[in-house]
Amino acid sequence: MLIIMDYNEVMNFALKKGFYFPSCDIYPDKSAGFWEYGPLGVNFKNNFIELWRRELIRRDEILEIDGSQIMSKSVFEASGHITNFADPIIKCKKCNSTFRVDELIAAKTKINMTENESLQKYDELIKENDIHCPKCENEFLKPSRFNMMFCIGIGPENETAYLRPETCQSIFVDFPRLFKIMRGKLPFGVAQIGKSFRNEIAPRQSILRLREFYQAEIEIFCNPNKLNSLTKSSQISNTIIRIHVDNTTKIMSCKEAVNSKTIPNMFIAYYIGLLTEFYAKTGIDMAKTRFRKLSENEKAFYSESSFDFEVKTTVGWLELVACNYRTNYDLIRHANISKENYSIVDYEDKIIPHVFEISMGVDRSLYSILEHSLKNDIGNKRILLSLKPYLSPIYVGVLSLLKKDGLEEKTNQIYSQIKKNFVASLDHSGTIGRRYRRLDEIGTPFIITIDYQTLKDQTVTIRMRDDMHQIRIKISEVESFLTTNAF
RNA sequence: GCGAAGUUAGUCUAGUUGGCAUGACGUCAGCUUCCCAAGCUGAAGAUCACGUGUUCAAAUCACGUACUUCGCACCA
Repeated sequence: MLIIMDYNEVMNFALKKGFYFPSCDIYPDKSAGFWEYGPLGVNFKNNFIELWRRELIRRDEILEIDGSQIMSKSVFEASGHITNFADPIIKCKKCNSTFRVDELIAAKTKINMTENESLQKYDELIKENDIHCPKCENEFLKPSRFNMMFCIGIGPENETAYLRPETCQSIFVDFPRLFKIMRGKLPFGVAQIGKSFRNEIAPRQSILRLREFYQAEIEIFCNPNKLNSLTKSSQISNTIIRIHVDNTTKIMSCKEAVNSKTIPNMFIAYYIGLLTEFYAKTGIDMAKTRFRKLSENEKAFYSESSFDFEVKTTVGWLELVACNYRTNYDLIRHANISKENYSIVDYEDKIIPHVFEISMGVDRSLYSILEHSLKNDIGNKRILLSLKPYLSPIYVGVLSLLKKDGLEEKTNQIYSQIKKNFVASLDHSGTIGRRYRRLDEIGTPFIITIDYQTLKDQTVTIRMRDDMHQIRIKISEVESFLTTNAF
């Protein structure tokens, strides 16, 4: 009987095994929202990224770049982050409580406020309407803006620059160059995986809400006039997707989703189909997932159509991927501010391409996979992490049945044969059952055991993690077994 | 940032009229064991989150700081 485990148990598991843990932990001035991946976590993350490359990047012939994490102020003037990525806030003089000014005014006066008014305007409205701190009824300080970007100073003059709050901006900035040198044709996909930084007011829940986090973003540049004539869309037209609209989750094929206008066009449906196939391969329970169509007021201001890929976990629905049809907002902004030419010719059309974005939160994805894979296997008295073999941090265990009569030496020999091609773990200590359990807990799918028969006929047993069954194969066949069973 | 609760070895935990810390699991070594967390022996591991104060004496009392968890706003 397999029992699922909740957030706290997954968290304890991750800490205990060193998948991830708080950064700067031994110092009292450490800040929340910074976490590190330990040895197992790094392997797991790398395997996840490799799957992303395999199933999205290479499959869809997308180009990958690796941009700067520090970007100049102009980039974020163009992108709108300097004005839009900042919340207008106001602080109470006495109790120091912080509120969103626009929301406070809207609540007290019924005036419909936006977050983009001038600070002066907010200040006037606070004074005119005699608004006081809702908590202690005292006066407010002047309104200010809290920008969620980390601002840094470059060089001796401390020139203002920012840690990127999303990885996609370098893709937009680089687009004209990339399109030319890579002999681009629309649709043209560029991807990037790396760190992004946001100065969250209150980071919470370990790697689910970080100030420094991994994003894997794909930006597809396309011709807006050809959104229903994507030739490769036949690859996914029958893929079953789960779309959440008007508070219900509808299960249908990509083709049906477009025909019923649930998804606006085949172009978006194609990528939602690809993403569905990708996440199915991560081992996430797809019955607990949905693409939620965002309503008008939930969408980012630049997005014409947005779907969030969400996964149900023990802490509720988690947003793993934001899919946004960003139109040509970003490219036009960068074109206008930089004076760079962003228009391209797509057959007879001279256009500034539109952008469809698949913005994936890597850390959250890793957590969701862990939570959906970690089970308490009561009957077998073990913790079982049933990761897909290609995601497992340790791919194969190499164990001696006993440590005597030459078994240890034989085991070491087999281990050194395979350790360069596979992430392997060698262990002689304690009883065999304990060693099996330890590897089950970190998701190792295969375990080679060297026993007395090995010495006689050059065979070993391979134990399968999930059902604990063993097969016996020749030592000479071990490598091909491990290779063919990866996927 | 605000409010509430919490912080004792890698993990969980005992300690509640103030007297330098209990147990378990895990880890390591050895013995045993021809396949699934057994057993035996031994070892390492805690200036009780950090700082200041009260006291002859602080894990224990007071104050402050940090972090964690839960609620509010923001969000991949």
